[in-house]
Formats: sequence, C-alpha cells, structure tokens
Amino acid sequence: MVRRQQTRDATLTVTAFARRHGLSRSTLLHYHRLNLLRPSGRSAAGYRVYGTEAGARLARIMELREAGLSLLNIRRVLDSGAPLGDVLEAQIALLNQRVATLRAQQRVVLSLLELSTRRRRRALTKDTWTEMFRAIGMGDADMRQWHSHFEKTMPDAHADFLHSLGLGEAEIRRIRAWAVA
Amino acid sequence: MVRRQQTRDATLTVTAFARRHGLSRSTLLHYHRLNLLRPSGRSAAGYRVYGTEAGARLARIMELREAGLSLLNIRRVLDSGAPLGDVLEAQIALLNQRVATLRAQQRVVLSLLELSTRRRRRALTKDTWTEMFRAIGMGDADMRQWHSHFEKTMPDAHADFLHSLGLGEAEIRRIRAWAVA
DNA sequence: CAGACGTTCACGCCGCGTGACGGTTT
DNA sequence: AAAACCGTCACGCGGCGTGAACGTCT
Repeated sequence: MVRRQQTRDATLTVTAFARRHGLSRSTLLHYHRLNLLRPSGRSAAGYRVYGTEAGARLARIMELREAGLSLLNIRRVLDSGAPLGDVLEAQIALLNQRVATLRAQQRVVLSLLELSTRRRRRALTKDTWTEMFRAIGMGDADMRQWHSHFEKTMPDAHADFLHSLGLGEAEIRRIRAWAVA
Repeated sequence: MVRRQQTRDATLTVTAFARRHGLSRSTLLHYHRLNLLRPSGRSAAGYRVYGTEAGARLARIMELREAGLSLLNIRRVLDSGAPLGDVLEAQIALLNQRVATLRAQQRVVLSLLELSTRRRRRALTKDTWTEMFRAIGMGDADMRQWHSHFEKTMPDAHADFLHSLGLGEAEIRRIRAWAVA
C-alpha cells in the first residue's frame, strides 16, 4: 500500500484502465510499446499508472481507430501534427479502394456460384430491388441509410420511385416516415 | 544439362513458372511450404520443376483467390473435398461482413469531416444521385453494373427512374443502350 | 569466371492474443 | 497463503516480401 492518491476515479492500473475503456490489457501494452499511449507514470513497484490525460488521449485514439486509421497514422495525427483533414481524405480513398476489392471478390464468388446472370428475368417489385442491393453487398442498415438519404434530398423522386415498385400508399407512407426518423 | 524433357512448354523452374502466371517466386515458395501447390518434381540438382498439372492447379488456386478465399480454405476445397458451394456461401457472408465494417468506418470518417449531414439539401438531379452512390463507396464499375442489372430486370422502372432524375430523352436512350451492352 | 538462376532459413509487416516466468498486492 | 494482479520477454496469425549464405547452370 503505497499509493493513497485515488482521486475518486483517476489513476488506474493497466487492466482496470483497459476494462474501463472496453479494451484488453494486451492492447494497452501494445500501444505503450508503440509509444502511442504511454501511462501517466509508474507506481513504486513499477506498475503502469493511467490518469485522466491518458484517458482522454485513449478516447481520441479509439475514435480514430473506429475510422479505420492505422495506429501509425493515428500517432502521426496526435503527435507529429499531421493535418487530420489530409489523413481522413486519404483514408476515404483507402476505404473506397478496399470496398472495390471486396466487391470484385463478391462478383467472382457469385459467378462461381452461377447465380449472378442466370435465374431471374423480370419480377420487378420490391423483392427484386432488394435483391439487387444485396447482390452488391448492402445490408439492412445500408438500405435504411440509403432510403433516408434519398428521402431527405429528393422526397418527390423517392415517392415516385416507391410507386414504381408497385407499393401501396400505406407502405409508402410507412417507409417515408421511417426514412426521415 | 540434365533434363532433356522440355515437352514444348511444360516443365519450368520456379521463377519462370511464377512469371508465366504473373506471380512472384516467393509466392510459389510460400504455396509449397503450405502444401498448397507442390512442384511436379525436382531436377537432379534439387530444383523445383513445375509441369502442366501444376499449372492447372495453380490456375484453379488463382481463381479461388480472386474470390478472396483464404489459402487454407482453398486447400480444403482442392484437397479435402470440402463442398465448394458451402465455402462460397460462407465467403459471401464474410465479404458482406467486411464491407459492412468498411462502410461503418466510412461513416465515421465522414462524420469526423463533418461532411455527411451538413451541406446539401435538395439538388435532386443526377449529380446528387451519383453522389449518394459514391457516399456508400460505389465506383463507376459498380454503377454501370447496377444500371445494367436494373435495365435487364426492370426496364420500365429503369426508364421511369431515369425520367425522375430529369434527364432528357437522348441521354436516357444512351444510358439504356449502354446498360444492355 | 561472371552472373543469373536455384536452394533453405529466418525475420519483418499489422494489431494485437497468448502464455511463460517471476514479482506485488490484497 | 491463495488469488488476482503486475512486469518483461517471446512467439503466433495470414500472405507473402526480403535478404543472407550458399550451390548450380550457361
């Protein structure tokens, strides 16, 4: 019992700090090795001690990681003062590139399954449309966002489009309400 | 000069075989270590020798790799008789999962750039539509395929849709012709 | 004999996970 | 004194790339 300074919630040892942020101990050790996140200090026994400023930095790191940035790039932004805007622009290009790769692979898988071109002819309706979106790898969340975007930017066209799918008035109202929510 | 058996084009050493298939030497060494692709034999000096059956197998491997399958899964399909259909189904799920992850990251990047929700309001027209597709990571090739699919499965709806974007008859005819090509 | 091939082995990349071995805290 | 921490190595994953140290072919 050396440390008395538990200022309500600040200084934590590594595993506790990790759990508080939903990460693993080894992740924090890794970040330390990379000098991405250094503990605020060390206890008498040499234990890593994380304080509030480390917490703030970690929150920032996790935010950028959710954007898919590499740890190296995150460090560049936080430490070397690399312009965040530039890094994010590059990240968009990178993500688009990866999506393109995955979609190319999906096409190959579909062609190997002989599903893409055969079958179907003209079923029109909503199911076919939904199927088309799934075929290019979109999920429910994507479609919802897409409807939402469509409704907000071009409400009339969205309505026309829904009519063109042969939907009834009730369902159209339901979808539009759900899109603007 | 030990080998005389160059049956027109068959047996090649590793680098030559690699170049013929557009791969690197180390890739083939790697495949050999994994027992994914073994050379057809060895020369007197211990050189790897690749023949036509190795070429056929490699072509199969590259096809499956283009579908994004892991080397382990490729080996399972080729050697352990794992049903290709099952593996491909799982692969679709995997690819969709990855696309979803990337799209989530794209959304975070856009939100960090404050681009997603602000700006725009109602521009309708084709540009907005195109922008919407780009926002979810679709490229030109994707849009072309999408138009094509739309035209082939629901030509009337496709035409209505193009009208709804405010395009002129000439451009509509152009797009539809290009879609069925 | 040069130099363009071939061989094997081992380490690097990225973002950690896992486990060993030993000390500290409760 | 056992349990639950802490520390520092070091190796593993996938799909190769890279290079070292050596032998072989032309």
